[in-house]
Amino acid sequence: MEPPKLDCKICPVRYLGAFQSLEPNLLDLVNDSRRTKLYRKGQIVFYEGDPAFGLYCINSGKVKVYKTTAEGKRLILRIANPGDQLGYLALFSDQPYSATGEAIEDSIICFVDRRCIYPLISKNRDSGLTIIQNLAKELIVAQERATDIAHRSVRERMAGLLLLLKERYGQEDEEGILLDVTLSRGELAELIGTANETAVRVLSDFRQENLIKDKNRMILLLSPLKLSKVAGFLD
Amino acid sequence: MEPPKLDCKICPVRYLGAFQSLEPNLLDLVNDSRRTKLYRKGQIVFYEGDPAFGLYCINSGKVKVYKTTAEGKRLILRIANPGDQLGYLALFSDQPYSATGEAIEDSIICFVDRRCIYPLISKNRDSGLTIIQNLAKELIVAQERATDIAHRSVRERMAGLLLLLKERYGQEDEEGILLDVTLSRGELAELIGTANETAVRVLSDFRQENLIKDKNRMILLLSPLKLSKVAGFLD
DNA sequence: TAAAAAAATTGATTTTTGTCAATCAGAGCC
DNA sequence: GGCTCTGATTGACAAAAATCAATTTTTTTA
Repeated sequence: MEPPKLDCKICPVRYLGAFQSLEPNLLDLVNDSRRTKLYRKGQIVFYEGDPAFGLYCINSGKVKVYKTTAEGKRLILRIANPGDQLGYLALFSDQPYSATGEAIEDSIICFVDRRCIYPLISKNRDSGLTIIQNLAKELIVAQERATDIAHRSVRERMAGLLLLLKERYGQEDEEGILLDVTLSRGELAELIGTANETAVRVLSDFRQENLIKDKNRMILLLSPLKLSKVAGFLD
Repeated sequence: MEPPKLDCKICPVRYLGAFQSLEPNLLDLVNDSRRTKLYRKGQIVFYEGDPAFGLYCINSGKVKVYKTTAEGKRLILRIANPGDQLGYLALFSDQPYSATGEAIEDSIICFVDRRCIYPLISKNRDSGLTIIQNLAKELIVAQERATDIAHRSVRERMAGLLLLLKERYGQEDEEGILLDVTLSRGELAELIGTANETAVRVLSDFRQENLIKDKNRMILLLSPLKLSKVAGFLD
């Protein structure tokens, strides 16, 4: 299938990401060297270890970014949404991709060559400071996450994950709050760094305790408050 | 005890850190607003959750930076050495300190007010790019660490830690490579995110397998190669 | 629609790690 | 030198999580 024709200048997701404050002429530069591609669910956008030639920008769909151990176990580092960029750590650090990007839905993704990105960073004082601020925040989150994985139980982490997903994907529903993402049990497991079966068991527990409920292929939170307690956020 | 008089311009550790490329007049600015203090081993430099008023720069000594969970368990995020800065994530992200800094040796540490730091970042294009690159690298390391903690055994992580310490503190010795740092067992445990006793047990195993040996209060690596295998770096 | 494939679930078991308690060893102090 | 205190060590046990296997459910494909 042919990917649709896109134009950065009128791209609705642009205002969500790093390109929002670009001057028109710089934006043209990005737009001209851009390649758009449709990735089917399950397709790999970039592989951990591969050299990085540019930046990806998600127009529609979702991409999971994960690291893989020697034994094939994964930790999902983030779920990237429309407007999000992918691969910037590799560009900034001048190293190969440190993780793999894989579409978890059919996704339309633009690729921008690195040679086109560098000028944007250095020409724009604001963007430099914004990038620093964003990286610092990401780093704080990553360190928090390492601490959680080291010292909190799977049960706590799963409760925390559901509440985190609520922030981004939560939608009011007559019975509670619906998480409007379809993630497999395996993906939920990989988001908290545990085994598939362990994640399933914890979710079964939550279901039995009336904390959650399945709805379509999604999870409905019946009591975010109780989940907060399980996660150890309250007391 | 009175801290010694220091001067950034002739500070030997300056060339190790972020201030190395500052123009003289900017350096004067830093120097003038600087406060130097001696921290005894065990003293806290800054607390997780406290508002951040500036940047710390280590002149001598060592500081461990760690996060603490609700139950009091810790994960040491890094060991900062002379020339290293502390507290920059809080400044960059404009948030309170996300971790605690504690001297693990008697340390002389300078404090520079935040108002004095901001101009340095924005006035200096190079420093901005360098900061971005360093943050990106730190982030990659942090994500790798989370993955390790999630999916590798304590034994593997401890072997990996010893090899990591070797990079920074390793010294040739007739019997092998001496790690020239004194870290308690508890600190080694907190560096890999496990319990004190578990760390002790793994180290006892390593000792029995002739992989390491105690020397003074330090660890001597008898066979880094075998340790690499244990860590899963080779096969 | 039926068959095949993939994902989810559950049970049984093993492995790993954490916790609690007791003892031991070394460093600093009087 | 003996004493005290902290940190290290070890043992016994409990808890958490991973693994392996089997079954069920759901989704995709032919």
